Amino acid sequence: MAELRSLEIFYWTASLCSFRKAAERMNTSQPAVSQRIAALEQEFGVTLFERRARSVVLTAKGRDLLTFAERFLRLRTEMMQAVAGPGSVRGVLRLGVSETIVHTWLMRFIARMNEAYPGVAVDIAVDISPNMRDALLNRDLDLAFLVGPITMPSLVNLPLCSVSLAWIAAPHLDLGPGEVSLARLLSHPLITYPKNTNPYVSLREMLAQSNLPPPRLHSNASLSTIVRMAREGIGIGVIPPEVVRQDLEAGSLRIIAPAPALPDISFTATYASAPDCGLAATAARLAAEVAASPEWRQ
Amino acid sequence: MAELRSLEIFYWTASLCSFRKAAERMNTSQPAVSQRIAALEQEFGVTLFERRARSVVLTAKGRDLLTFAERFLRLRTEMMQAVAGPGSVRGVLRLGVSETIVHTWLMRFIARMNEAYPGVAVDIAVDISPNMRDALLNRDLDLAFLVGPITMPSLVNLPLCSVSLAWIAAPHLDLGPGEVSLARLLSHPLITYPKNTNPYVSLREMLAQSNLPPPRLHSNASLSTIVRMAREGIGIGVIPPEVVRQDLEAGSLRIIAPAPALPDISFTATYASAPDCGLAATAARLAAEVAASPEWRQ
DNA sequence: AGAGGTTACGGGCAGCGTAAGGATC
DNA sequence: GATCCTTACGCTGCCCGTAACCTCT
Repeated sequence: MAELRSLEIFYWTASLCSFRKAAERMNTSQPAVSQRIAALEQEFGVTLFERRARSVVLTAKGRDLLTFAERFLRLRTEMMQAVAGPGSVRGVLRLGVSETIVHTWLMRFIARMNEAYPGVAVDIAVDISPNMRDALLNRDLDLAFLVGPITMPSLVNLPLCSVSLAWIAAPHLDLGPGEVSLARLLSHPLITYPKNTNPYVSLREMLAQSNLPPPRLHSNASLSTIVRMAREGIGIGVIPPEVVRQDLEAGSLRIIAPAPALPDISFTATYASAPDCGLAATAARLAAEVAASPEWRQ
Repeated sequence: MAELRSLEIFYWTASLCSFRKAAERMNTSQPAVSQRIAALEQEFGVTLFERRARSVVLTAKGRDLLTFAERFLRLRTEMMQAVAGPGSVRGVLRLGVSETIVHTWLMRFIARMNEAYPGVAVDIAVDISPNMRDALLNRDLDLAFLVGPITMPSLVNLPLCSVSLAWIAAPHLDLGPGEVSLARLLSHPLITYPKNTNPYVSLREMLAQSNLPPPRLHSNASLSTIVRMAREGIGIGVIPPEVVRQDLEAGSLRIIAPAPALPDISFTATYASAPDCGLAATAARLAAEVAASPEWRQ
């Protein structure tokens, strides 16, 4: 009588306004969703959805039930966190990560996650923050480590860490003596994050305000490639020094300083405040802990 | 993952401290209970019960889960009342009833119940109030209409109705002219409710205070029999006139008045405030409505 | 020996997936 | 015709009940 799984399927059907999408989300077939919704409707003796041509919409009774379904799912999440041992948490966490995080403390996070929650599989998708924002809203991601916060009522943001941007170049790159002016930096190509990203826009604005001739500005979706290009002297990388810590130590890259300052970039762990966000919230707290630890900065 | 039925079985197992009793309560076999508890323990990765020789007791984690199980069941109850149409409410209501109620408005209540909740079967047990109090506490009854209220934290009382007690006799019974004194009443046997009941005790006290010789006091568990005995002139019934309304109208019985006053008896609908008390609460409200209607008093 | 919980085993049925059907744009 | 939900159908697997077993008093 009113199984929890039926309510969960109902919740996703109502949220996505589609039996098909709910089926995908729940990893089942669309007729199975039809059947469970029909069973709920029969059990309560009410119609939950108006079946319209291109989508389904909740009836009044359906909206009533939705609030209860959400309460049930939240209660289940709370129960799991309260009584289940961490080892018995199972599931998949679809995690979106900024590449900057990949190159700093992601591995530490994954290691901590694996030891604390061995039953959880983490699906990692590396992307730029704006795409991940959309993916979070579409529920294609459970959690993202991105440039934030994203101020929206449906999203929860936990501060993670802040990194600086610096001008990074190969040791042999010729920049002349003394303080390095912006004009002199621009004698080399600049290499940074893709368009639409926070660092790219920051850099672009700084350059625009300088009234200097348009620079050669390469954007690259692969941070590794940016690093490699800088190492080979193709240009100056505009990236956080934290991601090239080893290169700096080994002397294969150097920070150009003193030089014009660039703004910091702050990261957040961001997830949808959905009724089933238990794993995401837990992982976000763990990430905040890892990111706050100074170890990964050396 | 954490089915509602499992939580319900867990709830009863914890409440009754016994797998066996929980199985009886849930209308299933004892191994089925074992299996579901074992499944819960495996799912959460914790031990819920300490299996002791003669009974089982909750562990700390088990107590944690119990609060969640109760919240789940209450939420389900609330959901059913909010979204389910009355016609789709199914189940059995184990109802205990004072015989006085049987002879006044119980039939109206049953009729209203059947039309409002055709899917509900009502199991009626007629008994005296003290027994029903115990049955409520043992969870052998879901709801009782009894002489109340019973002030206990685990019980909910709704006021139903109040009836008077009167001296009822056959028309031809000789009591002499004018006002009827207690002494003259006692020239006949008195017939009333069984020992341990409120009317019996009230009557006994009144007689004790009068310093009159001990009366012939017949107690009878069957109100119908009391009525019949009064009608046949065997004695004077000390019962509410409401239960013999038709006899009074037909003239086959009469109220002896003026005569010493007896205290009123008030009834309540009483049920355990358990997580699954939805049907009991609903029925109690319906009963209060029926009892408040003046129709059954004529 | 008896009460109460666990383990073993066989059968029934709920629920799933595949596939075909129907409605609406 | 494309999309989306419904219906039909065969199958798997869960869950239940019976029965035998174990343990503690």
